[in-house]
Amino acid sequence: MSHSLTDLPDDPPPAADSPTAIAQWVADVLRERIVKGTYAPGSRLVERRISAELELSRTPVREALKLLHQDGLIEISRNRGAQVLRCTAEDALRLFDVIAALESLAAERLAAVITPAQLDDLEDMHARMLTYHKVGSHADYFDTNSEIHEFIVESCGNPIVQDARGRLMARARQGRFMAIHSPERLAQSVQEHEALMQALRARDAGAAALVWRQHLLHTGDSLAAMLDSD
Amino acid sequence: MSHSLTDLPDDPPPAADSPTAIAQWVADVLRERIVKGTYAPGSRLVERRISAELELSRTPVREALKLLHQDGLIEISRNRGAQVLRCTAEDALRLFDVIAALESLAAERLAAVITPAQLDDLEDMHARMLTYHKVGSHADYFDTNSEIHEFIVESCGNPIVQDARGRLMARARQGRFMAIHSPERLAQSVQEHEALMQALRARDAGAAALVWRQHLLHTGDSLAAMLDSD
DNA sequence: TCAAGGGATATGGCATCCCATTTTGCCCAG
DNA sequence: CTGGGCAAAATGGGATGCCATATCCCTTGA
Repeated sequence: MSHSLTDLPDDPPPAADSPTAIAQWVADVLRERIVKGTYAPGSRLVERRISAELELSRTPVREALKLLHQDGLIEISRNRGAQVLRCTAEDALRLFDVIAALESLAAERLAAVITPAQLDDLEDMHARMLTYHKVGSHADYFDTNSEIHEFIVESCGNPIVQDARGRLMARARQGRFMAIHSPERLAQSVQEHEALMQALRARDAGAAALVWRQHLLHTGDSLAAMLDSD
Repeated sequence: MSHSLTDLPDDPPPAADSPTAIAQWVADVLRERIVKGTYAPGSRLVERRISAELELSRTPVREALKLLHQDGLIEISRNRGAQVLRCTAEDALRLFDVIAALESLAAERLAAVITPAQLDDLEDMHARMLTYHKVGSHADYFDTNSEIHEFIVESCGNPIVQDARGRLMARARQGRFMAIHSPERLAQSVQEHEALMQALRARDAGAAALVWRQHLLHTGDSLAAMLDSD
């Protein structure tokens, strides 16, 4: 087992102030561990073991596992426990084919309704991202990058897009942090972000949709290539 | 209460041959009732009541309610039970904005890889649909229509599209069967189906994507108008 | 008559027990 | 040494009990 009882829940048990909060919290803990690789793909998540470690009963753990299953992160088989699914290169391509469609829709809709304030926020994030890129501060670059993507999906006016995209991204994040691409891909990515900003400034919904879809398809290709090279 | 113990589960309890089958079955029963309107929007689904009626314990019912919640069909609040959410016109627009993006993607991908056999299947369904339309057999028309949409999403080569689309459609179906549109809309819809067939015959992915997206956006508009007129 | 307070009831969340099935490991026969 | 079979342990699923809290109704006082 890869973690002792000492690195326990990090957070204290989150006092059940809201309904189903415990199961949600358990799901978050497990999701984090899956994403960070603490639970390797293929490893088995046993209800009784987790409930003992987190010092609660099996019921919320069961619910959490069900949640993770619906998110596509694990497979649950009877008497064999939950197993972390591996995200293959092919999975990444399929995932980003859909994510591209969703985020493209978000960009398209946002371009049509974007407010000056929202544009300012985006300009700010965009500028920060460019700086981090120049400086070579990868972690900050990726954070800001994610921030921009999240912002677009949040601001597009359709929460359903955000919800669907969130679930898909959880699966994609599994394993690597979608980190470090090649310098060329990085440069291309920055360029695509710049193109989106131009489309948004011009309120050109069609262009925004096109640019952003290509950006995400490229991201998918890049991630798939990375997963393949393992 | 709108149903007695005599119109029980319709199906016999589904023998737990596969794992989690019971919860899944309960979810199916409840979903059907929500879609058919047996449970009106706003009505409360009480764990204990349902478990008593279906003659099983609260556990699978509870899981089923969680599933329905993740599908966006119900809201669960502590001590207030699960309540069926109402699908408003605005919801329909948002839903179909996303569904349009997904099915458009499916059509685009399918056009690129469609086999002669698949095209034959589609031609067959399409012809049947046209016949039903001419004859005015609405139920058959809608069935075949759904069949075509399902087929496209299934055959596009990306199961993630199918999954995401399925969840969204469950919410859209809530209430009316998405039934009866105006004659003009019906004619337009048929025309759009015909346009898709042409694009698929030509293996023109771009045209297929465009046509199909418009078709679904129109469907969303139509449904929203219907919901609004209530 | 109406409003406010209190208690009974309803309800979902968590813990725990039991069961069916699968997995695992061991022992013995060949 | 190997393979098969059997028993014990492991494991998830379902059932049930208890608890905290929200809801609802009835009572009571102004």
